[in-house]
Amino acid sequence: MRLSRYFLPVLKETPSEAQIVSHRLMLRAGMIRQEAAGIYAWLPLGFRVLKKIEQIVREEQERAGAVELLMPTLQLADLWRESGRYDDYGQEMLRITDRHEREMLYGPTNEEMITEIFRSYVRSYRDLPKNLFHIQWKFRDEQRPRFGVMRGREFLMKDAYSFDLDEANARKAYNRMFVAYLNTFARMGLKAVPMRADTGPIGGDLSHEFIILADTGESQVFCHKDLVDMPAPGPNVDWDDLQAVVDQRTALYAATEEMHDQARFEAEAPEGARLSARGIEVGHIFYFGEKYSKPMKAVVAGPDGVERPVHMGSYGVGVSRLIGAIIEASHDENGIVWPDQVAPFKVGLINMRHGDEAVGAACEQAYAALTKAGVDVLYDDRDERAGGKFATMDLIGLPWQLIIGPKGLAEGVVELKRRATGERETLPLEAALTKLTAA
RNA sequence: CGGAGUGUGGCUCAGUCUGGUAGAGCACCGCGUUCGGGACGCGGGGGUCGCAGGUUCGAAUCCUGCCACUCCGACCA
Repeated sequence: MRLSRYFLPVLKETPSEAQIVSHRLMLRAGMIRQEAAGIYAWLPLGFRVLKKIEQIVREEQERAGAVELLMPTLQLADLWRESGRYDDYGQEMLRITDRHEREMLYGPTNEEMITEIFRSYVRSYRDLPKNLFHIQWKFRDEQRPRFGVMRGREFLMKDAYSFDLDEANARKAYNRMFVAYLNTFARMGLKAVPMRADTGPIGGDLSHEFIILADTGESQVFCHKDLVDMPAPGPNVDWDDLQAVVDQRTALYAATEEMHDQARFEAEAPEGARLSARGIEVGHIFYFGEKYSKPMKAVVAGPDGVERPVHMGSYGVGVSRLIGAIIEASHDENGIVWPDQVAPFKVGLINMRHGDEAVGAACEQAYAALTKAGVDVLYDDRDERAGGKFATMDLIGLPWQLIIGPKGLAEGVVELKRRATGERETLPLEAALTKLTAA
C-alpha cells in the first residue's frame, strides 16, 4: 500500500479526551475515530489490526473443535423472556421497537439465541459434543464507557457455546477452550494469565478470566509469579484429554480482586513469588450447566432414551478490547510497538527523498519485490521531510522499517530498522529484501 | 447511577471573572528556499464560539433550560 493513496489520518497532538496510553495512541495513529461515547469507527489501519486479531482467534477456536456461524445483532425480546433475562438485564441492554411495535434488543450476548438454535435441531446425545462460536458486534449500554475501545459500548466479541451431555463432558469442552485461549493470546504476543473467577449461582471451579498484566489495567490481580512466563501449550496437545495441562496452570494461585483471598495467597505462594499487579481482562470462560437449557428446554435423549437438558458453557474473547490491551502491553515513548503477528503491515518503506530518481527507483523495486513476495508493506512515498516520516512510522509501530535514501544509495546500501528494539543495520537492498521476506 | 468538569476553525488551547462584534500555534492551500529523525519565509482559505430561550443599544462573555463529551467512584468482553 502506498501511503499517498492510503487513509491514515495521524495526529501530531494528543486529543484531550484520551487518558490512557492505548486510547491516545489509537487516536494518534489514525486507527479509530470516536463517533459517540463508547462507539468508534474503525479507520483502515485499526481495521487491519482488528481483522488480524479476529483471524487468530478464529483459527485457534477451530483448532479446538469449535464451529463458526454468525448470529444477528438484533434479537427478539420474547427469546430473552424465555430465560428470564429480559427483565434481569437492566439498563445495559439496548431495547428497540420496530415499526410493528415488536420489542427487540441489540444483543449484549447470545446464550438465548444459540440455545434456541441448538434445541431446534439437536435431539440425541450422539450429536454431542458441539461447540458453536461467532465473532459479532455486541452492544452493552455501559453507564460509563471509557478507556477507548477497552470499554466501549459497541464492541467486537468472539463468543463460543458448548453443549454436552453431562458435566464431565462439559469439563472437557471447558478445558479445550482453556487451552485454546492460552494459545490464542500467546500468538498475539501477550502473556495472559488464567485466574479464578466468580462462577455466580452455579458454583464450582469452572470459571476463569484471562488477564493481561499491564500497569494501566482496570483491576488489581494477584498471582504466583511463575504463571506469567509459563509458555502456552501450543497446538500439539491431546485435545481429548487436557486435564493435566489445565491443572498445571490452575494449581498455582491466581485471582482477581473480587476473588482474592490474601491468607490463601500467602499460604500458597512463597513471598518472593507473589505478584500483585494491574490487569486487563481479555477473555472469560465458564461452565453454567443447565442454566439456559432447562428453562429453554434444550434437551437431548441420552443412551437410556431419557431426555435431559444439555450442559452448557460459554467462552468470550473481547476482540476489539484486545487491540487496546496489546498496545497497553507493547508501546514506547514514540508510539505503538506491534507484535509481528498482529501488525497492520509488516514493513514500512520510507522514501527519504521524494523526487530523487535513483531513490524513487530503488523504492519502487523494493515495493514491487516485497509485494510480490506477499509481504504487507506500507510505502511512504509522500513528499514530506524525513523527520515526519520517521515519526509516523514509529507511531504506527510496524515491525520493520526499510529506509532508502540518497546517502545510503551512494554507498550501495539501505537501512533496516527493527521497531521493537531500535536495532539498525545497513546492507545492500537485495540483502534487505531477502531478510524481510524470510522474517 | 452518585460526584466533579469541559464544550471557541481539523487538532491543542487563549479570550469568559470585568459584555463592545473572535485570536495563537499546529494542520490545510499557493509560491519560493530547503531536505537522513516532526524545516523556514511570504501570501491565503476556514469558526452563526454545543443548542434553545432570556437580559441588554450590544452576548463567546451575564441568566435559565437542554444536549453532548470527559474524569473520579459503584458495575462489565
